[in-house]
Amino acid sequence: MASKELEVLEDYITQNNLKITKQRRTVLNAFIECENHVSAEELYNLVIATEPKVGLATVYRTLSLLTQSGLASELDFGDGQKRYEHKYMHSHHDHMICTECGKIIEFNHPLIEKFQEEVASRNGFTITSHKLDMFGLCSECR
Amino acid sequence: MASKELEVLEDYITQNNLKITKQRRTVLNAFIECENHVSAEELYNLVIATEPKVGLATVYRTLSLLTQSGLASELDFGDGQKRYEHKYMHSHHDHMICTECGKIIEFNHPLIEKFQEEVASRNGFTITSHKLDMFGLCSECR
DNA sequence: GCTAAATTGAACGTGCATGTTAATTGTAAA
DNA sequence: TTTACAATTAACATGCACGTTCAATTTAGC
Repeated sequence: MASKELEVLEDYITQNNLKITKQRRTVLNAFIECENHVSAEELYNLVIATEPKVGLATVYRTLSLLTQSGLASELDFGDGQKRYEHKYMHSHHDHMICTECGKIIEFNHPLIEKFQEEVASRNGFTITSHKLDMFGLCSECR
Repeated sequence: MASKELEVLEDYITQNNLKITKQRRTVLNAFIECENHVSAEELYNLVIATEPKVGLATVYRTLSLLTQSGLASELDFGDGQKRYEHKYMHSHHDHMICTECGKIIEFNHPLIEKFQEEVASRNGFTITSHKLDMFGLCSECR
């Protein structure tokens, strides 16, 4: 249930100074929900089923974003249209960001994840993604 | 009602050779009265309900002032607009954001904080601040 | 009250994303 | 090779959140 894909997309987006928008989220969700080997046309039809005002070009642009961020890979079966499939799920990680030198350390702590789930369920909340950033000084800048 | 926040603001203002104005007071009051995570646009609507002639730019400017003086902190949940929450006399907490209705639940889990420190020190990292946002569905939107 | 300096609202500017439309590409049929 | 047509992308104008500019107004300190 936990879609780590959103985290990966947001990581890529923020890392490139882009913006997270409703449309991009919608396209991502549609992409996640449908099985592999989707064409842009098909994905577009799925998207406008829930968000009728999304343009076809935006679907193409977002698919390109997904490919760049490593979430999707382009396939060409030679039938005249590109198809897209899910890439193997990225392992989730959080960040330590050194405010002095900008160094980023990735980490993952199972217990932190576990207690996140705990506090969420205690509030009747279902987590689909999360983001944990810690700011401070790395060993070299201390 | 002389709130402590007003004192803090006026302290900051006089200390920086700025000036106390009716608009700034109005924005501050509107901010104090709404106890949730408010966007500039929302705050603007609250302000013009009592003072119709206040401009949107002034709200932006005052929000920036509030942030600098330590009364508010900026939040970015990646939905394309900044949000602001009270900081003065409020202890640290993290957020659960419902991606469906926008509801925000604040929480704090001591063990999560503890394990953050643990993983940091294991990497020779000194934490000065951190941010944990969990996205998903609240109990009503599930 | 007077004056210098800060602040204001309105208009405009910025930077990015978007939807529409038109142009370009690729490919299969003629 | 040319034609026809669908898939893809480029071009453009617009939308949006946020910030800046500037003449006019308001403030603090004398």
